Amino acid sequence: MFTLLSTDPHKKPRLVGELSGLSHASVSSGEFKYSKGTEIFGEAEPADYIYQVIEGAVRTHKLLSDGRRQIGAFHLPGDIFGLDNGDFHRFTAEAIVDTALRLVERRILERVAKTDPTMARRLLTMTTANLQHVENRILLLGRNTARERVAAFLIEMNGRLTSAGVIALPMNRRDIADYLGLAFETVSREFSAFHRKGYLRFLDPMQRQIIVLDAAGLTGIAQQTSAKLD
Amino acid sequence: MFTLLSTDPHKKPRLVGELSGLSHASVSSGEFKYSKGTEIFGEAEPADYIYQVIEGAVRTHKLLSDGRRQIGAFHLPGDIFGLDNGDFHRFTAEAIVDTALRLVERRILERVAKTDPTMARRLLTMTTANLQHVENRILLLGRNTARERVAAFLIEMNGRLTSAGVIALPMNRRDIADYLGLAFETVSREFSAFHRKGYLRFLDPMQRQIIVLDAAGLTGIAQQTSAKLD
DNA sequence: CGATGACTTGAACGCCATCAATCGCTGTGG
DNA sequence: CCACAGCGATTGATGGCGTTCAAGTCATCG
Repeated sequence: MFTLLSTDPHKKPRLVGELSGLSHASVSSGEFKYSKGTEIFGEAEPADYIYQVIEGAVRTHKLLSDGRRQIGAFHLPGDIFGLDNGDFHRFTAEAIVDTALRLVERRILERVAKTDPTMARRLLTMTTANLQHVENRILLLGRNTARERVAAFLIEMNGRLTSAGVIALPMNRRDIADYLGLAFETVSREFSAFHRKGYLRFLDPMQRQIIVLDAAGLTGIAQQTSAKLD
Repeated sequence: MFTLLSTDPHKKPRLVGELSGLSHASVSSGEFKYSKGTEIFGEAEPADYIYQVIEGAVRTHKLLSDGRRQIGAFHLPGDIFGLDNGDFHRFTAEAIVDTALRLVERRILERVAKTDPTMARRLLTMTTANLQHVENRILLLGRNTARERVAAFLIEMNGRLTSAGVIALPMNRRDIADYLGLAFETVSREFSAFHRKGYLRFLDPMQRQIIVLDAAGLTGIAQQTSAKLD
């Protein structure tokens, strides 16, 4: 559902170190903390590092000149991002909450990949997984209704960040809206509608802790293509 | 703007053969013709070949169960597609007009890439170029108005298939609409509006031969991110 | 405890989709 | 050769989905 390693499709890599697991070279890496709201890198900045989320959550986005924002992806613990290949980032990345990241120098990966086909294949696999996710979002943004988008979002998050059956959303309604191409009020209304229908239960007053009571119901609403979602 | 080789960023590869240009293995390939409207491959079918357009035009799409369609890309002479990596295609591909394609077996490319880092890098570069294009479309589909989308489409096509200053669109209004996430009537209305404003001239009654009279005007409308379009 | 931010809910507007009619071109068969 | 069917495109009329504007609640924090 957005797992970035597909040599091992059911498990996220636990460490960037696994990236180079099969190579002989060791890949230097360091861990850094970013507090809530801080920028990790900006659009069009040189892409010197790639990142893995240790703890917390990251959003990437593009802006239009008048302030309209499109969020490209949410990155959760285990996810690798910033592999924008090409020498410049194509999104701005920010910490949604206090976040710990592991950084790896990109030029080192590239140097390894230059001689090690296995590493090269891993980079390709990760890029391909990204591409696949983004292609599905094209269909979502181009052709799905607001209700379908929100249902798809809940299903995605149910698969990605559930623990003990509870989705604990790190992002606010505006982030979700900008991810789905909607107004935040619309996201709120659809959440309420799903709640009224009995598909969801909210655990906290701010309604970010969510239990999906009827995943099948949501899946039915989130019209999808014949091919599988991930 | 969607050129698939970026070791040589300003030129499309003229032949798939160039794909293996730096490898020692020769890559077998064959040329095939597809008449207007025929399917080249279907979504979720095994991806046994990759393709290069010799002549004509190809569209790829996904469908929702109720018939809503999203076109993923248009492929024009020189473009390589079907590099869906992953063993199955994620879109259906069809010939828009009578089309000639060159085919290359994917497993051969993969075998070469397994030992040849240069080939591996080329595959990665092509995939990355795809990713970049798709990421820009996410912003377009998520946050741009109908007018902005149509302007962006015209600019894209002006860059990709102009000859002698004339855009000769191979696709109909419905294809354009399904590419931009709009109704075809909306596309038609925006074309008319740009014509009325003096941005466009139409050369034929079906209005598929178009001259862009004011590219700057269109660019101004097609709100874009701070980073460059391609 | 007042201020700020996140979220929900209501009301009204507007962009774009939908429905519908018309026109011109293309191709086919009598 | 022409009539006619069918497709592609434009244009008009209408309506609806989602945005925008606005108010109000609740939680958090200085």
